[in-house]
Amino acid sequence: MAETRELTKNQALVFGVLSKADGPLSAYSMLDQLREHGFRAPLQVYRALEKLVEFGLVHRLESINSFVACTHPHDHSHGLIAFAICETCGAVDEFSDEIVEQRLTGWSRNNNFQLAKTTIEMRGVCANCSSA
Amino acid sequence: MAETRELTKNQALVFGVLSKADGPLSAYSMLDQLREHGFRAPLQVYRALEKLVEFGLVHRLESINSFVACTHPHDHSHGLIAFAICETCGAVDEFSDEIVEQRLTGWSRNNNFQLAKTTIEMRGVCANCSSA
DNA sequence: ACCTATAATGTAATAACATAACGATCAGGA
DNA sequence: TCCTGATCGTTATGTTATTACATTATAGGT
Ligand SMILES: [Zn+2]
Ligand SMILES: [Zn+2]
Ligand SMILES: [Zn+2]
Ligand SMILES: [Zn+2]
Repeated sequence: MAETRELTKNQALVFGVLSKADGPLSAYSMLDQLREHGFRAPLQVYRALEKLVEFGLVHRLESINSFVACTHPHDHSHGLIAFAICETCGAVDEFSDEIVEQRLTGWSRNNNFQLAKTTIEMRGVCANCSSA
Repeated sequence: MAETRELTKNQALVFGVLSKADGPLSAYSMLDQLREHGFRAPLQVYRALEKLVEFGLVHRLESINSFVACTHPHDHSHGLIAFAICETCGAVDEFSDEIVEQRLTGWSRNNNFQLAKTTIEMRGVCANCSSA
């Protein structure tokens, strides 16, 4: 389906920065990169990010207060996603696991917990970094 | 084996506030509660929290920048823990799931990812709040 | 074209969360 | 006692995120 969406100027600028980056970025580092394009205030970044996250183009990494471009750009319909974040180089690996999702939704059902959003973030050292 | 540990004065004060609370607290709200006991600066809270987390008595909830007393006070040896956080009342339910842990450690092994720490946080509405 | 409603933007100020740096103090072991 | 490592107090600063309010662009209906 991969419905193409028209991004606004600010959204496109923020998404561009995030897409060119080789890892997650903080909102303020994006702001710094975008000052030459006229950005003046954090809100310009945060507002764009809010929409991009809503569109599924960007993910927020709660454990490191940063944002990363989705690595599955042609399938924005993903359900539960897990992230593996390298603490050495910053690389982020994004994956889904059906079993994990089943276990967590199962727990929620059993406990009458109305699940809205799940965060799974693993931190460690990636293959590249640990082989070096 | 629940080894008893001697907490310092500041650690005991912070742990006391967190234990009496019925949900997670931010470091700054703990600071406010502890001003009458002589606390003056955020670091006094953050330093105590750092140790309490290390001891396994307190958990940090990354997705809401808060801290919560462990609900399994007699077993600080837990491996992977998942949290269900009610966005209405703030209640936190802490649980472990062996299968989820196996899937995530399995992924890490398959991808040569040296896993150091995993965060699993579910946000939604708890049974109490959704029945009310 | 005109009106209107919604979404997006600009800007300043502030709130909320967290750490750096430095020196003082305390506790236990050689 | 002397040394060492952990804890503590304090100030300042760094980092992340939101509130508030005014303005401008966009899309539809008449
Ligand atoms: Zn994605
Ligand atoms: Zn790496
Ligand atoms: Zn626990
Ligand atoms: Zn609740």
